[in-house]
Amino acid sequence: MDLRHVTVPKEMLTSISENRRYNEVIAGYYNRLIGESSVSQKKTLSNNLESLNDCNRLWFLDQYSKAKVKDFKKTNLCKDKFCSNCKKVKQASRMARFMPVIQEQLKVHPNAYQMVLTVPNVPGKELEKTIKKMSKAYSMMNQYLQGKRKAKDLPFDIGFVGGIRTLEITYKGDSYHPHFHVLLVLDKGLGEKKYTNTYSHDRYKRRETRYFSEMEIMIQKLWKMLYEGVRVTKSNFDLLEIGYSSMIDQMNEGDYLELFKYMVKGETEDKKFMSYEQFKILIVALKSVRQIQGYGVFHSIQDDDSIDDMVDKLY
DNA sequence: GGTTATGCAACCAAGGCCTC
DNA sequence: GAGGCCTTGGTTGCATAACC
Repeated sequence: MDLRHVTVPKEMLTSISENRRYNEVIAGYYNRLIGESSVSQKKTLSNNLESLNDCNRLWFLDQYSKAKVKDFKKTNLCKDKFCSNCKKVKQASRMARFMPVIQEQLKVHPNAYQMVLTVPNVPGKELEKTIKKMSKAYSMMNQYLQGKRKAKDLPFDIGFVGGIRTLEITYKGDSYHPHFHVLLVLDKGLGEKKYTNTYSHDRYKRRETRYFSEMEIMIQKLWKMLYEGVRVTKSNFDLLEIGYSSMIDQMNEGDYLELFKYMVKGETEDKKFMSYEQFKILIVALKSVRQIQGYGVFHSIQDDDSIDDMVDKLY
């Protein structure tokens, strides 16, 4: 698969005034939260607010009056996880960093899959705990997929070469849906999709719209067991009728944008703007949470914040 | 009692956060 | 923005609990 042309569309970065309006609402939320916070939190939040307010406001230009040319040098970015400007620039930056490595690997290991791991929706007060549980469970799962941890009579050998895990949270009202998107590069295919289960049906449960491979069904169960802290043994595995909704599909070009996109959108699943209550839940639950993590051959690819190069190219 | 799975600590690196 | 500190998370190996 030639991925050289897979980039973030320039249009995504151009709606600056729209981003500013969005950020004004977020700034209002920060202001309100500062008023409700302790003295120690106030300072941090105030710094965040100041950076957010200045984001993309200063443009550094070289001006050549005679030639009537203004040469863009750089802009200032706040890197706040809720900032509309920075979310998009960071997405572009991550793609620039990871895509060349992914492409190199795909030349040798052509099996690229996108795995989505979900857990049941949780109320806001449980989101922080849920994200921690998911991280711990994925850490364990990764050991099984890499063959570093084994469960007797349960072959999870998928020919793992490398993976990139990203966290995304969608939400509606007080219902939060954290899930992982994982790029898997494997040495072998995952077999025919010929099985059905509860997750195969369409939303009206009239017909089966999705088939699963044997490995997907095994992953669904493994994921549920690890998340719920059930001992991973063949007998427990067999007792489990169904796991959590998870799927592994061939990675298509368009899926890379999805993989590298931001942790939270500014709007809810029913297309409403993030409320103050939702903002409060998310800012607490996502504090110091890693959005992206590489494994195997993708381990140690730095997701640094030196995004100026990307900004230079795109502006 | 032997085997297998898990928990945990130690170490290290990545990434978030804070200060200047 | 740079640099340093702090927190989180991956890895490894060993002790122990659980299982058969």
